[in-house]
Amino acid sequence: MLLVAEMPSLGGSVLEREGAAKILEEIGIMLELKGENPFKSRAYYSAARTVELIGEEELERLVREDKLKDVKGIGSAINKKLKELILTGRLNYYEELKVSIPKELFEILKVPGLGPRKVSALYEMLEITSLAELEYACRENRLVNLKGFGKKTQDNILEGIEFIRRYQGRYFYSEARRLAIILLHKIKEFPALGEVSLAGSIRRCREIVKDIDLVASTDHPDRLTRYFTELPLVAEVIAHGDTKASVRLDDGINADLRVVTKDQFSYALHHFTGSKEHNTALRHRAKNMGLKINEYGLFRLKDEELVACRDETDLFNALGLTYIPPELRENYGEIEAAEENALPSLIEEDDIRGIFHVHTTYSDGLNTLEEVVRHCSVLGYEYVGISDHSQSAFYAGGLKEEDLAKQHEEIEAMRERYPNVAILCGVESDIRADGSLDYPDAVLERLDFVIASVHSGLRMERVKMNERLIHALSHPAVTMLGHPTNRLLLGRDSSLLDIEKVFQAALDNGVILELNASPARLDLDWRHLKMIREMGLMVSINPDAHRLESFEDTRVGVAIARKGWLEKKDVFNTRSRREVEGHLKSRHARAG
DNA sequence: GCCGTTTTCGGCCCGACTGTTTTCAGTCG
Repeated sequence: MLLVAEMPSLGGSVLEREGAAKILEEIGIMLELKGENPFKSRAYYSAARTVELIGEEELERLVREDKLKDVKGIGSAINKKLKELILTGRLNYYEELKVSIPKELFEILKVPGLGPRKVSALYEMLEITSLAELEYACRENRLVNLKGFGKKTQDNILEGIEFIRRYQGRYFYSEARRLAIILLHKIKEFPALGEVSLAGSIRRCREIVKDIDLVASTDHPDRLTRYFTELPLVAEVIAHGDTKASVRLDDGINADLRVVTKDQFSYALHHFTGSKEHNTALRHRAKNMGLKINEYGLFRLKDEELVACRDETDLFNALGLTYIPPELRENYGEIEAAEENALPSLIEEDDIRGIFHVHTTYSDGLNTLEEVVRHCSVLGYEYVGISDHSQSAFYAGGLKEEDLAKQHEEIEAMRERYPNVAILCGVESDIRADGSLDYPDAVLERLDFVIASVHSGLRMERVKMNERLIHALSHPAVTMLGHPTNRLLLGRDSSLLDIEKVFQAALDNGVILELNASPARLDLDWRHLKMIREMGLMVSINPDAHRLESFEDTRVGVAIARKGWLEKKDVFNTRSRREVEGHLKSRHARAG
């Protein structure tokens, strides 16, 4: 059970910070979450309203004169608690309740349609304690078969979470990019437009972004900024000048448009793509070369003469560099590499030839095996690796041995009907707390591949987690390590582990590392990919798809792979069907 | 936990609505 840590002291008593009414209200909520007698929590709500009505000053007076107990709605118990609160500034009962309930549950209560009973049920049955965990559970269809829940509730919760996120100010890359592209297309409809491009963190494929940056060129900047601020999807204009406008979109995200002249475009695009660290390093370099760079151009220091650049390639070349793709512009060594013409030749979306890590209705996927296979066939994939959950993932309808056997049979039959797609029979096996896998060896060895993943006991201490993962990686049947750190973006930190040791164990055992492309995971982190590449490890970009639409997430995975300097050769599922089948067979020979 | 007595414990506001369930539970206002 999760316990909330001691609240950090913000100075002053809990009373000064929150007010008596707020505290009573919170007690009411916590009692409901704990499943107490509903009339008891109602008594606290009612007392909270009463206290709100009489006001803090009057409340203090009544307490000092011991007349509070005469107020209707305040009986002996609440009277006693308010006395303690007013006279000492704190309330033991409240502090104790708070410690027994994860504070994130209050966040979940903000989801429209979720009250204390349902939140409590989610906590009891699925151990959900945060919005991010709730969202993930919905995406994996965990709520569909939960008593009192269903598909519709799950969809509504997802909508509700999105609603809350809108106002939190940080967005998943995939969602922000989707909105940015809509905006981009709208701007392209401006009649006197020169050029326009995404810029900023979205262009750099950061996994989390705060806003949308766009750069455009035109001879009529004032008209373009006005056009931009008057677009129908703009909810609010934050700033509006002749060359720059900031707006908030209906979806809550902010968007900045910077407008320059046509001959300034390439410089501005580079400048507003960033990162700040990349730009700083580049300005430094320019200065050493007797040049100056800013959003308006590249100039010779001695006479302020412009160095003409038609595009970003010209700009980099003028600085003695090869073109640096936007994803790499983080001052992570890209400038040094570009100087030596040693930048990687980054993987492209079209390099992906097949997909691993797909769930079906056998466990918690939304689509049947046949729907998945047909979809892959339509997409032109050469192979698809089916991997439903294993038996101890009971929350996800994990497969018992006999279910696995049945699925194997169905796959055999389907292979005849879909000869153009290699249907690989696998499983996503839970890594148990001791590092063992979830089926007997004989069962695992019959499969074409095994993804080993941690799904529970995420907060294990570091040394144990290292041992757990390293032990799992040493199992000869393991083909891939699924979502290696278990982080959820905007919601859950990585498990504690020594990532280099885990990578080394994967290398020693010939295990492929998954780059889980689910937008909330993007696990592995791009910051680790460079190390992985240098170690000579192989990565597989897996959508972890629970529905057909999620196959699209593979693109996000490719974006992150690019950001992590990966080339086609570093990624397992860029290989042909024959190569992949060959690899899996050779693993098999080793296992058997 | 409060109230109001039937002075010691039983009742506590409720209707619309949704979604799940098939007669009801939970949320919202």
